[in-house]
Amino acid sequence: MPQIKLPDGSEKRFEQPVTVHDVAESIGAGLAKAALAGEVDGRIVDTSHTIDGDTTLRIITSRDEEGVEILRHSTAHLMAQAVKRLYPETQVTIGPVIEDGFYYDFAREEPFTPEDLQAIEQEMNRIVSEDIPVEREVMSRDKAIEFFRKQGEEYKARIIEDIPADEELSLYRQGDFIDLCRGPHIPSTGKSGAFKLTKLAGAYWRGNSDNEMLQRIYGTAWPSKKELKQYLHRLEEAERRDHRKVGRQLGLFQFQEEAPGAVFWHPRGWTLFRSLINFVRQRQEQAGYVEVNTPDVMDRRLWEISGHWQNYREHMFSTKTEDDRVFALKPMNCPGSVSLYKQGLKSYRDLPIRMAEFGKVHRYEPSGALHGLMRVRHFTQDDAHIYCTEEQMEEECRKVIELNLSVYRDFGFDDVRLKFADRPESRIGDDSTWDKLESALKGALDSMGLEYTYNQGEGAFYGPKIEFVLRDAIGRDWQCGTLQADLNLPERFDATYRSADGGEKRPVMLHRALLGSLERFTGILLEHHGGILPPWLAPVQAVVMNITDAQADYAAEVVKILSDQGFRAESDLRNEKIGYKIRERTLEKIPYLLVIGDRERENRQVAVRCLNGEDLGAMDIQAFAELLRDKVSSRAS
RNA sequence: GCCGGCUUAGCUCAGUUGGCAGAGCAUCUGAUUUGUAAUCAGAGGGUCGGGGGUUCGAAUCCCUCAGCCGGCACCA
Repeated sequence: MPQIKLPDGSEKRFEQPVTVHDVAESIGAGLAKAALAGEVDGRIVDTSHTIDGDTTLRIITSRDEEGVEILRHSTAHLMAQAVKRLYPETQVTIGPVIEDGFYYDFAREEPFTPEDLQAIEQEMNRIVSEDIPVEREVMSRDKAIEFFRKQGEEYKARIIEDIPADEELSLYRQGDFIDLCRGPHIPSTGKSGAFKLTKLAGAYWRGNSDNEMLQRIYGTAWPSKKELKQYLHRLEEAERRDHRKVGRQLGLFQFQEEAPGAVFWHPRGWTLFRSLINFVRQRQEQAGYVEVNTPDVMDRRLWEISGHWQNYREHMFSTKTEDDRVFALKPMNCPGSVSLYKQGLKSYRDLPIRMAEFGKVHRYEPSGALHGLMRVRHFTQDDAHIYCTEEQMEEECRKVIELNLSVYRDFGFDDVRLKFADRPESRIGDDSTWDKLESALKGALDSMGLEYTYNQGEGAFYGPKIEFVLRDAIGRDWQCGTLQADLNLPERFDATYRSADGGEKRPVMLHRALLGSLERFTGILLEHHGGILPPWLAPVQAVVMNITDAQADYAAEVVKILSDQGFRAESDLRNEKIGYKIRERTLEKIPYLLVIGDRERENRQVAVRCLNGEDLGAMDIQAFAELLRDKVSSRAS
């Protein structure tokens, strides 16, 4: 006789085996209606699951995280059923839950159209109103393969063939539709929440670009209409922040057909870009780096030594000159850096050498990968290579991590996650070398008490790496910095140093990037701030605007005074009403608007209006300069 | 690179079954000299992404190339 313990500590005893649904009903009709699944002894099961022994049970509803997942998974099935009803020749494949929703991949000759999506959504609603029960069945593997083959579901059969032969499979049936699935699922289609099909895309069968392409339909699903609406609102918010849109509104940069994946920087955008470089440069100098610069175009020979020619030939821009030499635009800065290191003999006394370079690299990225500033073919890395002894390696790693984290904080990214990527399957170098490199990176992290997650097998082919992932204001993650330990390139380029005993030794090479691609980081900053850059980064910090022509000379003088103190100020002397100027400059996200009328001119003051509309009133020019200086030096928003 | 969609004035976008290319903002000219998110009036502005085809006639239908957008794959 089952004795069932509930989360609140109470226990219920039943005279015969009961289902999760029965237990929920015994607690209350409302709960029974809301129940989507149950957790029995830590395992999530359907509400139809029968309990015949003593257990603990938690009823899962859409208010539980697991409940929402089940809802989304069941919505994927709902969609597949609708698709099969409308387009019976379609084959189903897989339909997993993803963040905020789900997708389902279909195989079908004819492409789905956006109009089809509407029809599918309608059919889904119809199935919901039919309130079809969702039933679980168990089948042997071989029987299941036969079952799906007979239905013409070749893909499903192939998926099942990969499952061990002795395993029993669960199938879920809802009316005319049946799908292989681990489950659990909602008890009936009527219990679906609010959903919407969002986009149509191609996706390779089994995620491999050698395979045929399937059609993927994405959707989102939520317990209530209200939550669905909130989600759609969140998408709109992200769209508002889109750096491509913001960049156009603020006049920062442009793209052009003739140079796909290349940025045309406008004066204001380039000012921002320079601010980033200058800030990183200053912080690096303080941290003991030297800065260098190496050629953009170098002979193919150098890329053969580094191994890039063999590995990335088709992603490199190259050119043949009149005299039949083949040159390549640099896709990486390291070969140039090692070349500098190799100039002259190095002693152990010279190490560590921290060599930074704001190098512009060129990579022929696949056309489909290009995306605004986030993925371009020509970008500037705030790159550095640190040459040190094996003994110095761990300490140098610590210093890099410290510098990176502190710079991220200065840019307003306090939530930084670290990932440790260890040796990949295909790699060069022996295991003892990898042991050394991995333990140095890990040792640095551990000794600093930092938490990190593992990215197993995701290291570069020549060495393990630490990745710095920044979380932005609306919760998205961006991988920016990296730190890689490398003994391969020094070997390939035969870089050496004289050790204390006079012998010749191999230096360790640490590759590190701080913000990564400065183009991309500009995009991230714009989206993080929604275009409202803090005064220290704003390309124009203040615009001085006159009420009438009578104050034009004074306005120009104010701009001069501020510029002389290193501020980025402009004037707006157009013959327009003050409200019009304020509106325009506000849309350009200028942090401070300085309004000048006769009163201000006579008192040698400025009337200060903040971007958020706050009026700070009239103040002396110097008082405003101090205010702005404080904001800039504290990097306040 | 692959799948799907899109490309009309500087920007945002209308444009019916194939039948004279439009609006708002911006620009220019004039008036207005204005106090915290759009002053008024007038004018100019287009190879409808490029090329090819169907048709009496193409922004509209077909083919092709490019770019962009959403995914997939890729990201040293």
